Amino acid sequence: MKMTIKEIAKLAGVSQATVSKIINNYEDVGAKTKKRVLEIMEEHGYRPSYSAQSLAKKVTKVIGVIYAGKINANFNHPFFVDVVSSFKKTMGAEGYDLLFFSNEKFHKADENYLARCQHYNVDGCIIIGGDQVEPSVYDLDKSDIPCIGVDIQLEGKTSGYIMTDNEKVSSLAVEHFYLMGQREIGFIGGKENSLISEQRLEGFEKIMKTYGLSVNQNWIKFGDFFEDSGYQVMSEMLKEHEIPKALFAASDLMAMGAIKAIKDSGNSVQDFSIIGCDDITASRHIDPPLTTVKQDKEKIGKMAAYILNDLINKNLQHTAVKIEPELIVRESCGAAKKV
Amino acid sequence: MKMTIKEIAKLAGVSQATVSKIINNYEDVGAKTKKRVLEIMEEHGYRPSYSAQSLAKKVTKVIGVIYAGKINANFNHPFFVDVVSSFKKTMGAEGYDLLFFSNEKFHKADENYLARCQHYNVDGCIIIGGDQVEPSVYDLDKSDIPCIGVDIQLEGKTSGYIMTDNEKVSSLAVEHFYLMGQREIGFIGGKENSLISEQRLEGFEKIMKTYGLSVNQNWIKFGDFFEDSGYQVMSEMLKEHEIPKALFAASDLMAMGAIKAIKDSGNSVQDFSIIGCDDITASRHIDPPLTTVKQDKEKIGKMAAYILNDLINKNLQHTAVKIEPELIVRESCGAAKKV
DNA sequence: ACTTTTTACGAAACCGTTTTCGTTAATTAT
DNA sequence: ATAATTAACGAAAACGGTTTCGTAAAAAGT
Repeated sequence: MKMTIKEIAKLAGVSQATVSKIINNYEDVGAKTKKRVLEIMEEHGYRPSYSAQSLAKKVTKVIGVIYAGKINANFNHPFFVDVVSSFKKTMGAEGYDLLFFSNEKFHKADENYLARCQHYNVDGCIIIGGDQVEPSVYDLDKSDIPCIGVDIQLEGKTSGYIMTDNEKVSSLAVEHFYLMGQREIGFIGGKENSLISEQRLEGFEKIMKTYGLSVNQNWIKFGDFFEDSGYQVMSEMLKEHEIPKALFAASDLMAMGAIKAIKDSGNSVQDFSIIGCDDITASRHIDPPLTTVKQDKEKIGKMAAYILNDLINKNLQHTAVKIEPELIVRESCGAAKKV
Repeated sequence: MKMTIKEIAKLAGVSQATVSKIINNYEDVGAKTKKRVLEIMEEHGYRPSYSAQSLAKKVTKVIGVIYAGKINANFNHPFFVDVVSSFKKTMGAEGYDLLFFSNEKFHKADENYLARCQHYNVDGCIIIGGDQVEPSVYDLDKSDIPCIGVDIQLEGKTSGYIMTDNEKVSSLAVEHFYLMGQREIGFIGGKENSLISEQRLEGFEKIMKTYGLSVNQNWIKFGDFFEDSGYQVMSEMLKEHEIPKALFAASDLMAMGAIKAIKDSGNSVQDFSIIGCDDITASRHIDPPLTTVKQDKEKIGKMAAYILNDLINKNLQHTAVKIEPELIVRESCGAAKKV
């Protein structure tokens, strides 16, 4: 049933070479021969074997997708889902399919990403950052396989990375608080050791200083970007003596958790100002609609694809790009409104 | 830099065959030789080429992932994201990686899924159903490649499918309405030609009859499972003479859209009873928290993986399994509450 | 000490393509 | 009519592995 190039060749009365040339659009094959062979291929539903092709050529037209770190273990964080969706669309248009590496440890304990990429001989890969990034990711970075990092700083010669301007993210949030009259501002970060969390914290402290606001260390807490952690952290804060009236959470999910904690504690969410980050679709629908600092997920995915493409085609050396965030004002800064 | 088996063999002073046997855990190789070769492999970071391996063996350890139809074009519908996430986890534990086919048309217009699967020689594939499923999907179904369908009815000898019991879904919703005193019940389906939408409508009409309720055809509308369509459809309904007081939407996203439409129209959402379907994470956080019929996404993904595995290992013939839905009561049936 | 069995290994064919380079036949130039 | 060019095709060596089968040496049996 499964035809090989050899059989097609025999059927058509030509050599393998000729069939192969037809497949690959070589010039030196006659029009009638080409037509005849194509018909035979069509008739038998022949498709060249990918394995054989990528063994012979050195190109696979496959991009490896790596979710590094714990956050992404399930690759279902809304932010990254949208980024990868956009990435996939753009790469798809270039003829690439995406290979998602399962991060379950199986087989050998020493299995690492570089090995997997070499094994599959992917043309390039995208690495989605997170907290607790496995060190083996950096072996990949150092290799000659083109890599594009999202929210992770890659430094290899054939790598690049892209992320939102995270200091700006915090600036936008704090600025808004300030203009709304808030002065007692807290911060909920993601995992303490994650890059973007650090950058946002740094930006936070910097902008607070700029506005002459003092940062209360008791109001700086860390979650893990997911909702439960926001709930967790906020619940604790609510038990303290001093409670911040305004809160910037490093993800919408955590902001949502915090809001829930406020409600559950019997407080009125109206008395608080909350700003989230990401602008996931849900944030528009929650109660109250969440004011948030939007990351342009669509653009990040698309740019990641463009850069990776250039990296693969050697049109580009190591590049880092930052994407502008944008403040989306909704209704979760109610306390300020009342002022 | 990139080592081949031949070079390893030379370095170790053995034949290729021996090295290959070591890689594949053959019995007939001496202990010291094995040790020596393994060390050399380790030292040079050697990894067998995937292409060469899967050309020689006939197995790829890769599963194709196909998002059929329009709904999933961006593979970012929260329901399917969670299903696939769970699927990935389970398959990953079995040593499979996932290949996501880009659904952008590129290259040849006649490119179809079967061709892609044959091309990559995947061990099996998962097909995520939707509306407007491309006919080429059924060629794949008919082939001898093991397929598991989610929300799509596959009939091939080496296929199976899994979905929530959709008639039960509607029953749960209508039952709840009934118990809450609602009698004027409307239905918002997904795309009219999608399987699950049809099944839910069928279940809806059946259960309405059971309860002796008449279904008003003006209250049966169709969207596309996404939020905007829910908004759209609800807005129109609100302009009509008769307006249903209770509404079952075939997806949480559409329910959210409908709620927004109600609010925007100046009506009080308290005057309506809304039930959604899926139980995506956002539904817990919206205003009001959405009562919904939950699909067990985790279980569906896991079962899909199990079935596919059995299909691949020929431990199973064609199978269809239905998963029980569950009603999650929250606060979006407020009108009933007031009764 | 001699046969039989077992152990450890290698030669070589094969998996299904691509690609280089050479060759012949047809075409064009002179 | 002859030489030079071009067009169309094929032989065969790669690509990097796996696997069958044969064989020499070592171990075991007698």
